[in-house]
Amino acid sequence: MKMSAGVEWSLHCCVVLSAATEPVAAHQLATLHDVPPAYLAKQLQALSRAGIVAAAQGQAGGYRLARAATDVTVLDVVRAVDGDSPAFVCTEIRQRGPLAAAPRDCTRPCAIARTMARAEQAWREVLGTVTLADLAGEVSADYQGDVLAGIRNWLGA
Amino acid sequence: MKMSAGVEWSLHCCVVLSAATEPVAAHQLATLHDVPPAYLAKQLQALSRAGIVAAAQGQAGGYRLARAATDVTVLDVVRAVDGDSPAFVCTEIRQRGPLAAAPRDCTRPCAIARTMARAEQAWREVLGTVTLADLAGEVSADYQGDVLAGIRNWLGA
DNA sequence: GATGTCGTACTCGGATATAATTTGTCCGAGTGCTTCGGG
DNA sequence: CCCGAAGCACTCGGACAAATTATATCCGAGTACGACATC
Repeated sequence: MKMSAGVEWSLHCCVVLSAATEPVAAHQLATLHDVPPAYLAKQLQALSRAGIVAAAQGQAGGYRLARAATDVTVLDVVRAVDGDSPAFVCTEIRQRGPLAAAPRDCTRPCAIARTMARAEQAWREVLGTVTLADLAGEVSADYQGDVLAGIRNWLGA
Repeated sequence: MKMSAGVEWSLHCCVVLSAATEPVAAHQLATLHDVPPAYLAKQLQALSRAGIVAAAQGQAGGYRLARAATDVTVLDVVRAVDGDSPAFVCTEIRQRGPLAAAPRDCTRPCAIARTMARAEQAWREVLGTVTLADLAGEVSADYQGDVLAGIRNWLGA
């Protein structure tokens, strides 16, 4: 039950991209966050495939948000990077062993799977209500100076 | 973001134990569920360490619930088997790189970590409100015959 | 016949290999800017 | 001076290793029951 570390990196990158005005190259994001450039590139590719960020090639290319920061939720990023398969996978134990239940009696998921699904649903609902814009707003409120302006300035240099 | 398969086995075993009247040996639980006996033993040991089940050695020994089925939540079992460390671990990226935040400005978790913590809290609250007794009740309601009685009968034989 | 003792078979517990997933890295394909030559 | 094309440097994208974690297994320590010899 461990989430990929790339999720954290991706979310930070998305916040940075929401503040940027021009495309940002992957190696810039890696330097800014002090993480392995090649591995971060892998995560960004996943974000690109999911349609969260758009990639521009060539000189002065890089990544930018494909949608408005208010239209991308944290859940979108998590699913893109970490995969959208549920954490708990029911292997239908009830249909195995000497007291196996008949398949026709198993139209609904078992009680355990239902409980897990409810829990994951609650988890997703929280993440689905937080957008990148919300995160950026919280980051701005957390510190004294204008952090986002500082990032924009650093990206330009 | 994948939960250990042992969690599912452990929960099924706990439901069985809540229906049993005498200690149940690990190999019986493994046979009943058709899972590798040695690996299931590992999970049961974790449950024992967590104080969820009590082990009795010697002939006619085995495992039984250490507490009442109404006093053990699904969250307890998940934490015992899968570990109680949170899925998302903040590596404090904000304190790294050229624009690192000063440690004295980082008294609170960052916005991303806060969001993830809220989501995991919601997840835990759902699992914390479901007890083994609730699961057993749902299982009984799901099927026609008295499944728990059938399990008791099979365990006795 | 009652009782103490020994043996045995069964139990759990932790230390130990194997497989899968995550993490980390590299090089090739593609594209836009720059520069150089010609008109 | 303006225009065109070629070169080039920079970008992303997918294919390829290493480390960590989950999975699976084995054997040893401990205990309750049962049998047996003795009193």
